Amino acid sequence: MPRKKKKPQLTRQQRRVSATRQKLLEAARNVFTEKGLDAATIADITERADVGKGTFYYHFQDREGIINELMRDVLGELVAAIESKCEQISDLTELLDTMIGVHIEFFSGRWEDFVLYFQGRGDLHLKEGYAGIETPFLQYLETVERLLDAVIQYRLPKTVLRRIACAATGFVSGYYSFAVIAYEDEDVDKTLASLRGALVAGLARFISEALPPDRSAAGGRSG
Amino acid sequence: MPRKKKKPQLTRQQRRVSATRQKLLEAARNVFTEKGLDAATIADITERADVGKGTFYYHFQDREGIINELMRDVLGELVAAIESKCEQISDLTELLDTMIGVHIEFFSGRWEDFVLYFQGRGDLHLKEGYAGIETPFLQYLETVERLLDAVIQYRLPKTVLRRIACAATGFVSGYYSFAVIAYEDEDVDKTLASLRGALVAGLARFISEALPPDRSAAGGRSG
DNA sequence: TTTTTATTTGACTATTTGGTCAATTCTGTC
DNA sequence: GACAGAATTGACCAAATAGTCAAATAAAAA
Repeated sequence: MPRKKKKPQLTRQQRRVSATRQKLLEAARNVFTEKGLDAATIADITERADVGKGTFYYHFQDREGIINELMRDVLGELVAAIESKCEQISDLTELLDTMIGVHIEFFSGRWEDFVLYFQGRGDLHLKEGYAGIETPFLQYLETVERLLDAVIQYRLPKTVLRRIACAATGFVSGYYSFAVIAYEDEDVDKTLASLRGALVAGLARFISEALPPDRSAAGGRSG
Repeated sequence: MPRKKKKPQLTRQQRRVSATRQKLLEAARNVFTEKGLDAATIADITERADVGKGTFYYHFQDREGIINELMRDVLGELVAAIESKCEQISDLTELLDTMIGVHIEFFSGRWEDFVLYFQGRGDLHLKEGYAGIETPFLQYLETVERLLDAVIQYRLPKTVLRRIACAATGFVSGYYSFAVIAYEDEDVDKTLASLRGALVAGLARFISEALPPDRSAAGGRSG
């Protein structure tokens, strides 16, 4: 059995640094989820992490620094999850369905990450928001677009692909964000999953109509 | 011709107070849109409104007070717009389509209100967010549910209605919020409108499948 | 006009916060 | 063990902020 890649090479000090850093990131994740990106203070984070205040500034430039890192982490994981589950799929409907499913699974047991993701999206609207958040979000969109493009035989215009990516990802986060306050304790994931088909069917139809009509394989069932 | 209801009865002082209040609300709307609900300071608001700082506290309890009022205003207007356009509709598909259309029209020329709406939704997730925001959002959802319920002949369970309300409203805000950063200058409204049909078709199918199968008019086509 | 009441003001206070840094502790090396 | 460098600490400072209030101003009433 092969050993884990780098653990043995790390010195104790490196492990300690890494642990401190993780404690800070985890604490920040909690605090940001409770109070919001802006309202949470650095002291909140260091207290939650049980480290001195100066330690924060040893590891991160400032609040923006840790926010950017958290966003990159979450979106990076999400992108990886999407890729790993969708890379093999060749059917459009299945791909759309799986993409939405990945989102549901991903955020299912990770409420904090969803709040982070949602706050990040909200921050993108602000004139004076946090810089450095935009890039990972665009990469995330582009991943979705790339996978869609690979499955659709005829090259759709970039703008159409982006529409579909926005629709699919926006649907999940928009629905999720509302459902969570609207359903008290009920299992939101199952509820969302049952609606998944509605959007997938609609999107698949939309896409097939966007294809050149003479070659469209499935879909158009009007009149 | 009947006179306007209350204008003539207002004293000059009342008008002045009202004007100051409006200046503050409008300034707050701008500042919140630029910096976010938390990052904006009271001084930002009073300076933008060009009034003394104390004036703010004469009119509002604190930041939460003005935020609650802004949210109530925006959502109240949105609910009114939905009701006025949808009250007469008796066809499900048309109702769904119109509801989404109302959202698009409503937020079309009102970027600030959309950001407010989106931030409000985000704040609902926080443990230590602003109290008093939840109520208007739930009323908004209930309006959508009531209209849906009136159009569907068979009484759907409350939870199903809520799912559909979450899906429709979540779709719009989720899509909008992403599209706006993803498309540079392009007309997002038209783009969203073109996708409207996809969700409407999907939702209509979803609903018809949720109906008792023996009476369902359209939809069920599984083997 | 004079008096009374409502509204506005911005200087002021008390608190909070981001950020710094000299001192301290911990690690690895010689 | 002794030394050097890395990591940690929390007291400390300067800036920013929420919220107050006595005084000023405007409006209504007498």
